[in-house]
Amino acid sequence: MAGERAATLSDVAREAGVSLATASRALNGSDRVVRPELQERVLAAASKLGYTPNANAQAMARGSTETVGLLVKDISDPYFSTIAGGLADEAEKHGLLVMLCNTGGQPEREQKFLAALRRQRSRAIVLAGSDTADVRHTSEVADLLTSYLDGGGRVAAISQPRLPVDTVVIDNHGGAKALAEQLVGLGYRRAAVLTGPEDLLVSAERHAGFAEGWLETTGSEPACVSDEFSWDGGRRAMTRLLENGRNNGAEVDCVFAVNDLMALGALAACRQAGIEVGPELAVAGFDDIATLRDVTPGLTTVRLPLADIGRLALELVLGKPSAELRKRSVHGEVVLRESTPPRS
Amino acid sequence: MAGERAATLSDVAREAGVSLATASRALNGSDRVVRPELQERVLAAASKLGYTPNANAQAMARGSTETVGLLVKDISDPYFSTIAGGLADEAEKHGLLVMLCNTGGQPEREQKFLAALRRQRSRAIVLAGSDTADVRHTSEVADLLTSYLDGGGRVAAISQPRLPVDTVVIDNHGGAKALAEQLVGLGYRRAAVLTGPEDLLVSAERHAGFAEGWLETTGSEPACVSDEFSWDGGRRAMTRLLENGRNNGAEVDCVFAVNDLMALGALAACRQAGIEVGPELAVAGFDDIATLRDVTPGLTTVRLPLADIGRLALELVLGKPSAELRKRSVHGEVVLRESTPPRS
DNA sequence: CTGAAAGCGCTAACAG
DNA sequence: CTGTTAGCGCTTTCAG
Repeated sequence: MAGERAATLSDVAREAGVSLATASRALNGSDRVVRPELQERVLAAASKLGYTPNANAQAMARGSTETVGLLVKDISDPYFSTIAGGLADEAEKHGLLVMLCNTGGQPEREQKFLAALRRQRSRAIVLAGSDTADVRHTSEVADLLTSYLDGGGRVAAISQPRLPVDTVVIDNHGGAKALAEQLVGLGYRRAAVLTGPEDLLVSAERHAGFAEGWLETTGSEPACVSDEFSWDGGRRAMTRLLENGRNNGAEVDCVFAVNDLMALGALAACRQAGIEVGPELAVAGFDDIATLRDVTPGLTTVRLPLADIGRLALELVLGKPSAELRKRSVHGEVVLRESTPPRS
Repeated sequence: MAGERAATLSDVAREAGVSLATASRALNGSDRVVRPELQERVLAAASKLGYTPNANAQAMARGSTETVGLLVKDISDPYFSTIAGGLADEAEKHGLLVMLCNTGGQPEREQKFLAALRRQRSRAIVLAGSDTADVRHTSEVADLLTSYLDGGGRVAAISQPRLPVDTVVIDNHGGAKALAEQLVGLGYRRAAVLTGPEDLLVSAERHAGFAEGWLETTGSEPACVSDEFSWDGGRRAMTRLLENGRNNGAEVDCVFAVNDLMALGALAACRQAGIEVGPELAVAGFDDIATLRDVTPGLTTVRLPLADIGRLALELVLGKPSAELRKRSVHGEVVLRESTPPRS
């Protein structure tokens, strides 16, 4: 019946003819033990009344909640949704609920969410993908986090070494460098990098790693074109690259887009320009997004264990707090596919 | 300082030299108004003390929370993550937090999450993708939902007409039927459908719609192969289909996989079998997953406005409650690409 | 317009 | 083992 006030613990206690405390002890396993007979009576009363504990009241009384917050830039981006999937699975194992915060990359939203999570007294917060080099914003976030930490909250970040919290560090530099070396090994000699905005850390790290690897093995620097960190950005960057090449004759034989989505956009640009990726021009990405593993031509990329990263971040944030900041490194693995055939 | 107890509203009140009630009224806009002078003093005290309201306490006192629950089968699946993205954006506009529940398709988990959401006194719950025909589970879920609704909660589902709640109905049948008609118009005559498990409603509806369209236009029934509702399932189903065709000569010229992922698996199977999709065999999917829009060959599919569906579901669940069940229909749009060229 | 006081539902000492 | 009794932090009548 819609009119009935939900049953409370005291209703259950009354119905079972026991005290409030006993009812509480019987319904949740406290350290105290209740005589089996009473235990049973309480359980029966609870189910008869359709009793559901009120998590908010419990949170108040206990001083702690069962929720963790997850901040991502865009949950519809497979990169983040895969991380979220791993984290959600791990959370479920711990009996925790995940508060999903989609920041859309907007600093204000990010700060708003952080405040909300603090209000909710979330046990922990995991930050994924808001790693900008914007100093002002970074320091405001750091302040918010510090006060959250002081309040007993726990925080971990994924790949944002600038924040003073436990971090799952993704070896963007190393992965991109390894990729460069393998490409050189395949016979490529003139590379270009398609990057995102320069203040985006992931992008900058991957760019730097690739450039370093390329320089060390070939002695030359790869060219570079910047645009958005997205499919469109990749397409535009590649289009510009092709135009430049035509104008000044500085053609490249190999292109590294700093993520798979950009690489896909680059592929589209090539197709439109009538260039056959693979035989005519090599293209590689980064991330190894699952749904993209079967595009044609197969995209060479650096595989990141995204779901594990999500799990790891939660483990880190749930683990025993330690004085010093913890770092957990995760490495990518180069996956060679048809988009970068050995160069004959 | 890590040792300091977080400031409470009474701390603020004392600091500002006003009563608890006044502090409360000043800090949240209640209907009562406070004199500007006091208002200011309270605000100053709050910021001086670094006061953050305790959402759990507010929830208790007010009897309502600022969270909504979202149940999805698998957040790392782009279908669900896109819906989640739209819903999360809409939630942010309403100042609501989203509790993400990843059921993994497991009925027990689903029920556990539902119970948790009820405990949390979530304002509303949106169910996406657990539409199975399992009667026992469905009725248990229906019971849980009913008691949640009785407690004042709101529920909406995406495409699960069996549940007694407001629903965003996806026209799977109509979309698949329209696709069938277009394919016939393109000149195809012998079709096969790659379906998921028969107790999965989306799959069954798309299958039925396609079959109906095909039958009405050609007078013949499409063949059918069932497997998992996944990339692997699509690959396996297609492989089996090709083997059968070879054995009994009943070759098809056109294959409809009930979702894009299966279609992609089918593409892989074709490639492996040395069949060129497009010229030799047409393949179509359903959903129009964004990251897949640029695979080669371009996949013909039925585009679903996934993000809008998420938004719509939240609107529905937040809207004024009405006695009768509301349904909001969403239609797909056939998108023809290279995987189904006009047949000459 | 402001303050006092009564809860919201539950847990956790503290006594029996 | 069980019951009594304070709160947890905030909102909201109900009086001033």
